[in-house]
Amino acid sequence: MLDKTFDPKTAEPRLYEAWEKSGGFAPTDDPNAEPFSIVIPPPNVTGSLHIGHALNNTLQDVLIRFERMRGKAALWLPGTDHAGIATQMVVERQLAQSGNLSRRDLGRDDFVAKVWEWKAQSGGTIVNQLKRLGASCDWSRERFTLDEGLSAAVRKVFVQLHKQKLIYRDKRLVNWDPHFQTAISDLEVEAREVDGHFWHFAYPLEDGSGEIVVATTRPETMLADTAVAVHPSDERYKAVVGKAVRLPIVNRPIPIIADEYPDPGKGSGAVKITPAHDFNDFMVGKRHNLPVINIFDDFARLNDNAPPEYRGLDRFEARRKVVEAFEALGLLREIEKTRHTVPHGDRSGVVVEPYLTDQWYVAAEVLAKPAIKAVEEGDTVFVPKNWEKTYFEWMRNIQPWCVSRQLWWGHRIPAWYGPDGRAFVEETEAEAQKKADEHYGRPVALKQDEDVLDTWFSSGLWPFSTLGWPEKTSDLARFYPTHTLITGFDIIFFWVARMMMQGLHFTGQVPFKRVFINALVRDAEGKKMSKSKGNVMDPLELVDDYGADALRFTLTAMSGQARDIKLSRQRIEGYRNFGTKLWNATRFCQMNGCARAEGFDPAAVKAPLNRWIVGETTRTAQAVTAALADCGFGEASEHLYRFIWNQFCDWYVELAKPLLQGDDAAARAETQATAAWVLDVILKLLHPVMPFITEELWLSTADLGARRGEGGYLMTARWPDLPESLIDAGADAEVALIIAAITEGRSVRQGLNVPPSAQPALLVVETTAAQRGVLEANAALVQRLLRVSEVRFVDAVPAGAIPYVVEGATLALPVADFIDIAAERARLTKEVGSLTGEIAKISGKLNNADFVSRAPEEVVEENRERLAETQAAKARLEEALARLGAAG
RNA sequence: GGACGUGUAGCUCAGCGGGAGAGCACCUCGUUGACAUCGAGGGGGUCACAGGUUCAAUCCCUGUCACGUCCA
Repeated sequence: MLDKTFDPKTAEPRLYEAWEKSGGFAPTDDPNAEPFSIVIPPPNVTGSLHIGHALNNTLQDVLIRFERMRGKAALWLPGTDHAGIATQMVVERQLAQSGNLSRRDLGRDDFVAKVWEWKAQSGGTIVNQLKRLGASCDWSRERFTLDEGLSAAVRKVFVQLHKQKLIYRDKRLVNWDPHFQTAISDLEVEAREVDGHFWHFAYPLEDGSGEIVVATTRPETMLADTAVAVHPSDERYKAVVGKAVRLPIVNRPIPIIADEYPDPGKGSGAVKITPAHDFNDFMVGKRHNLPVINIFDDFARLNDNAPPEYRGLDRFEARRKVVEAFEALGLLREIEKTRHTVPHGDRSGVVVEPYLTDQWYVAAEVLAKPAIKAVEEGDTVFVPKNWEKTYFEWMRNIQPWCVSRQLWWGHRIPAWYGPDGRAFVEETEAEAQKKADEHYGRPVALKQDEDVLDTWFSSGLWPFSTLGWPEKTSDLARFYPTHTLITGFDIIFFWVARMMMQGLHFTGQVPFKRVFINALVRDAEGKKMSKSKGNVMDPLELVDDYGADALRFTLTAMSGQARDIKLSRQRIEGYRNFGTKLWNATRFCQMNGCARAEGFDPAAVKAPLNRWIVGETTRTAQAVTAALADCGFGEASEHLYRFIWNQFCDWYVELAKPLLQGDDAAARAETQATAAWVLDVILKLLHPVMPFITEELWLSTADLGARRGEGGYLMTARWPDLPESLIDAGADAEVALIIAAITEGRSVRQGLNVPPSAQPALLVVETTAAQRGVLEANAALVQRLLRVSEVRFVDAVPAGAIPYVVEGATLALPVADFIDIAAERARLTKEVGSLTGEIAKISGKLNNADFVSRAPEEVVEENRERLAETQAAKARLEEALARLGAAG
């Protein structure tokens, strides 16, 4: 006998271990099985599971469990990402906290060793957390982006792209993060709106004939100005173009140039030009061959190109000092408050500097072309489809991708430099040495590039590098392209786009056929959850409190397409209760001898109730299957919830009680067998979403009755495939009548405050012959559930009885003795009022000649029927009201 | 400034060209052995606003307002 409730705390670890031991997470060896593969979006190796991971991985697990049960060779390939900047940051912070040497003091090799130590220590955390969620990944295939195999793939890709001239070294302005002292890509820059100022500075003309006023939000950069620009059409400045101003503080003449860039309508119309420290100014400088003066070092402190008294100052100190100097010189014309966007490093949170450096770039604009085409032609589809627009938008405007990072944790760039700085890009140092020696005609010393690659460079290879590429492995042949990628829209650019580009370039095939973009879990204000905002919900705490199944069901149910999820504990609790409900329904069946019958055929059951539930089970199985096949996660859970709770528990179990506890042995046996069969189907259908509780129930009912065709675990049982022919419209109608008679009768009783203990008769007044038969046959049932003394067939509604209509049949409850006549009169009057309104509405339609002539025949007919029914119901209520008047 | 999305019951959301839905919350009643992590019943909404298309609009179109996200 089952306990009263499911205990996730003890059952979940036990079941997970059993699954893992069974080998069921690995794809079947059956060569005829259709492959279905998913690669996990690799979480940061040193990270821990947050609610977004919980959602993303729940959906992947739902899908993989579903397809596994459908008999496919289902592979969910797990792994982790080395997450360069994020991990290096964590370890550096740890070093600082424990009073160790800093990264630089430690040196590269020792520091990297420390990171590996940290990885060994905490790298298993997130994997174990995924297990607690129930994730059925094939752990035997687990990969890490810094694995030897994946690193080899990275080197191969880099070298090949270089040989194809799709990777090149270039000196240009990059986004420089002064906190980490590394370049970052455009995507890693976050524009934040902040309060700032416009400082209006006067630059005196060299010839003493006046001044030009320029405004800037970054006064310190004026030390590196090399021109002042005005628009060529700007009449105010026509005369001074070609002249020079004397740059204050620095005391250097710089030219006044004409360029399209300045907006004459903004401020004075004149703009200071600092090519080394502004992206727009850099372009202007290029057009006019202006000198590029860099005044910062890697930490964004002023270097020796600045006047002596500024050297070594932080950029913000320098800013204050420059403003003070202008004030002292009498050249500060105005300070204007402003709100403007300032680029910040997404990891460091500090203001990013445009900074002139040598970096490696990928010609993304070339790789993007096939990636755009593949989505245009439907080789890869986005679900929901709207996200294609986001993808296209970015891909069509893609910029060269800066892939070098001045970090230590990551894939070191496979480039070696000769004595004259010439780069030899090869997969191994030996190969580079060989090429270098050949080139120089003598043995030379090479020095490897100090930089590592952007983390996304290696994760862009994930769908094929994890399957063994560049080796031609059987996994690669079988599981690539992968089928579905499930991820968040926040990394469409970072990751999805890069996988598309690199996958197509190196394998000639799309990396996945379908991309499902899951919602973002947000807080109440619609903000992303983040640690710094302190608005996170810890999924593991939720698992502790409600069990993994409850959290999974909640996330699945709420994952409507293209939506934000606002998570609440109440909701999770509700789905925990749902699990308990199923648990107890199973317990009830167990207590009532429900057991699988040998050779049970759902098509052969006789009792209408059983035929009905077999049909409903079929409908549900079909709906859930269709939904899951289409990533309709919310829809699938909705069908499951309604069927299990509102049909199976609320009605089937209740209606089956007389059969299960009655004297008709044949009917009892059939009902026991049917219930057992339905439960088995329910467990299967619900398993992908709630794997633990369903598996526990599956195992604990394994010995009830005939053995299941499929032995072992529910996880690897066969998904139900039920034919339409199991649906019996006649049985549906019968059960619908019984349910309606009871529901409406209850409504009448309670609406009139008839005490629960009162047991009037149920009078059946007017029915079809078939309905009469149904009510006769199920009299005992109706007595029990409606709490009436008997079901009696009469010719007319007697005085003092309250009639009600279901499915066109008139029933009545003689409850005058129990009720408040005035309250009943009020109730009936209100009801008549609402019916009158409805009648007016419908007849309005039907009296409209256009409606009758133009609307489809069925719609018109439907309205006619509704009108007739509503009028009949109203007539009956008015009759009852009249009788009430007579009685009162 | 551009793109995308959202405005439906107190809250969270589903629905979608022809009778306004669910869960939670709320109110009333109820422990007949599956379940109080429960059961029964009930109240509650000019489906953001304004136009348009249509026999018919919460649903389609246009505009307005509000909010959100992303990209400049």
